[in-house]
Amino acid sequence: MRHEIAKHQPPGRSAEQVADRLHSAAIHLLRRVRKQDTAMGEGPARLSALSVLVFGGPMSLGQLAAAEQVRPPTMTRIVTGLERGKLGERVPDPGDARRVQIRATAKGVRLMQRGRKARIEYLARQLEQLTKDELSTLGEAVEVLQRVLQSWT
Amino acid sequence: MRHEIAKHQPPGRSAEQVADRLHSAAIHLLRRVRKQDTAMGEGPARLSALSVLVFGGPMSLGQLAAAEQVRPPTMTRIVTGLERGKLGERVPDPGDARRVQIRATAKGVRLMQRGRKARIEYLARQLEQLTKDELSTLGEAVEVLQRVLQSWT
DNA sequence: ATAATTCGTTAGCATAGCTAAGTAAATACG
DNA sequence: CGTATTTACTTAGCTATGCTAACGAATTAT
Repeated sequence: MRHEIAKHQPPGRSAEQVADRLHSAAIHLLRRVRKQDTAMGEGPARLSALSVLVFGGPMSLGQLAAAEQVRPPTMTRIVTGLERGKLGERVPDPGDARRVQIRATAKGVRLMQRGRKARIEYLARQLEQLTKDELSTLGEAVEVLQRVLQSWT
Repeated sequence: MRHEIAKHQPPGRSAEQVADRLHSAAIHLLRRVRKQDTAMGEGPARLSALSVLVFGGPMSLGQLAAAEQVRPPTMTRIVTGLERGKLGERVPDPGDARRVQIRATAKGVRLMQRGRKARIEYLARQLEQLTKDELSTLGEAVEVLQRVLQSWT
């Protein structure tokens, strides 16, 4: 990760500097949060997919892959893992026999909520060190980020 | 990742909401940036470690593992990968034969800079869609994040 | 009816994370 | 001084995630 590079300029506000630091911060943030994830017995990819299913409702494997920005074979394995843990299940699509609908089981919903709770609380505990203003800044920034991620190609 | 949950409340500014969205955004951000990484023939773990070496100077394998928040066996393999690609090298520690100093090669430095450039420019290109204010918000937020990550346990 | 496309899976590869167990060197202690 | 402990890294082996290529089955288009 690291940074440096340009100590000239006031703070670092060019798109490149922000990009660099954002990248670094994202990697380190996730490395830490991942420990919470794996402490629950499921990896981040499964929890993320499960989360999509729980909040977005059942969908085809392909849609889920697209939502998670991974290739279909990768999602096939993630779903297989979810099934093995009884967290999700494949159900045949009535209208199109090529498709497979994926949905979260009740157990999956519970685990996701618990996992989310652990993960989020862990992160939130760290964020509570911040002042109201800092948190507010972070909140706005995340919204900005979400928009960028949505419009992304 | 998803969100929802609390549509009550103004935007989402509680520590928990920010934490949740931040987590989601970080995952999706990195999934995209990773494509740039792998387009260079090296995975993100190697590039990240290489970056630490380039900007932080040579250090022992253990220190590198600590800096990257991974276990020593994991770092052993990352370093082995770097050596295979002639991007880094192990040199014996003069004072303590148990230790191994790791350093970036000239090729490693060049690749890291090029990779960083690609990665950052890719991200920066997306951020350039933003208004000056939004970018500024993001910049401040990243600084806040960096502080949180530093003081993290 | 046949051809082309779409959807998911299988097979096979690479990266990256972990724990447990082993080796070698340095340090502590009696 | 010699043994015992601790420290640093490696090896072995497992799991999880990512990919592309190639395939089978179902749907859609010609």
